[in-house]
Formats: sequence, C-alpha cells, structure tokens
Amino acid sequence: MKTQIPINVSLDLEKTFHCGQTFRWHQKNGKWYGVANGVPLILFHDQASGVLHITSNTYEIQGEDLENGIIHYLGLNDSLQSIKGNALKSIEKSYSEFRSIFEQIMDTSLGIRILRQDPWEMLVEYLLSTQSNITTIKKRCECLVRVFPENHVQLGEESFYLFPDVEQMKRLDEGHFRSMQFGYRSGWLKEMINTIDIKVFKALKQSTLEQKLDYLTRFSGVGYKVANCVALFGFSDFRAFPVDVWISRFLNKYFEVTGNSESLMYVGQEIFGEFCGYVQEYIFYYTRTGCG
DNA sequence: GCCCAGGGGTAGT
DNA sequence: ACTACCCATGGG
Repeated sequence: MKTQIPINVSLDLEKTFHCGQTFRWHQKNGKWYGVANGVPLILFHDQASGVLHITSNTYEIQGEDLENGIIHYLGLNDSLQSIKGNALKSIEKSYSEFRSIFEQIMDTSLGIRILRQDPWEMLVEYLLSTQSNITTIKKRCECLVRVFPENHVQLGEESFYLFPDVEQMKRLDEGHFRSMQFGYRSGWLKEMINTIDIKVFKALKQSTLEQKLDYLTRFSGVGYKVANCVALFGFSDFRAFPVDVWISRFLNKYFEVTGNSESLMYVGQEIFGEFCGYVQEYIFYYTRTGCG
C-alpha cells in the first residue's frame, strides 16, 4: 500500500541514511529501501514537490499509523532550529571562537535527522562495529539477517529482511559468528545474547543516560562508545555522545583535548549541551566528508 | 604489503 | 588514571 507525506521541514535522506547511524538502508534509482522497526519501506523524496512517497506492506508501525510512524522514525518533529540554537548557546559560554566552524558543520549537515531505530538492533550492530569501517559493518549486518530466511519479506520487486529477535539469535553459536567473519566480536555477541533480558533492556527507554550506559557497559564488548551509540540511535537520548576515532581527532584538533571515549563524552556534553548527540552526528558527517 | 577502521579488554605502571 | 598491547578481518 502507498501513502505520502508533505515535507515542509529540512530533510536529506541521503545524508541521514549515509551519515553512519544506520547500516541497512540502501538506495536504488533514487528510492530508498529499508526496514523501520520491523516494517519494510520504500521511500521516495520528490525534491520538486517536497512530497515523501511511501510504499509498505502494512498500515502501521508499532501502534502508530504509517504516516505518523514514519514521521516518528525519521525524527521529523525534531526542531533542528531549536537544536542548533541550543548548541550555539552552549558553545558560546566558553568556546565562542568555535562559532564559525560550527556554522560550517551545520551547513554541511543540513537535513540530517537522528532516526528512531530499534535498540536491540542497535546493540547487536554496534557491538559488531568495533574496529571496523562502515562498509565492513554493513556487510556483517547483511550477512547476519540473511541467516534467517523466515524473516524475508518481498515488497514489489524488492527483498527485505526483518532484523532477528533475541530468540532467533539464540539459535546461533559463536562458531556461526566466526564463520560469518565476525572475528573476536563473536564471543562477545554470543555472551550478550545469552545473558540479556530483553524486557529489562527495553525498559531502559525511560531511564537516565547514566542508567543506560551503566546497564549497557556491563556487557563484554560494549564500552562507552558502543553504549552511547545504542543510547543515541536506539533510545533517542540526545545527551548521548559517542566518541570514535573521528570524533576524538576532531575534539583534539579544535579543542585540544585528549582522552578515552568516556572522558571525551563528558567533554562533548559540556561543550555542546543537552542536544550534544545531534551535534555529534553532524560533526561525524562533517569530518568524514573531508571538510574537517 | 601497508595502514586504517563508528573499540574494548587486560595487564602493567 | 594512563599506557601498551592484543584481538580478527576487510577496505582502500
């Protein structure tokens, strides 16, 4: 079934899907193919009319109708103006000389939105992301979902795989993961699957960032960087501030600070304020386009 | 062949 | 708290 949404806010699907926050969306002939919280979707953003055309096999996403589900998933109700204004105010408290760079970052990243993704999928995918480039991570994700043909969904000409839930993943052991070339992450993944209580995990949505990080970092293989990615992209906690090598280099270059992903998280929160997670994603995109 | 990647664990200072 | 080293593998 098809529907459409008129978009009257800034939205750049290319940047949003390619800024490193999600690994399973892909583009073909101007259309985007992906799965949003268990719902396969085909999206086409008509630049001329501003209309977002949606194709799916259902009328609802997690209890919301399809239109509102997409608006929620794409973060279209986030006021990017307010987020920018808030960050600017925070920056000017101590780092006003950074303002011009910040304006460049905002211009470069215009239209990027933080997706409301499934926290379970985020935990698995970011656990698999350690010490790997994005191309490799995408291949791992694709390899993993294809293990479960029962999750295959056909929509028009296109194939989709719903992300496996915990019970499905429990059917795999470390050897399976090794054979999928997950390397030393295989044992971490198997142990996490064995020990996680998915109900407790999903209840974290209502918790503070500190509580989320405390819970998540108890898993072997989940440090502060991965935990912050889960908090930001899975639990939509905009005070999360994931620090990978790119963000670390950026903070070193412009703010002359060094440290591990935990200490630099506090630095990011201090500099950029309560929506630092959003800013982090803009910085990540900016640095990787070669501007930074 | 070489260095790097959306890191994390561990052991030794 | 900070550092050095290891981990397994694919990209560029």
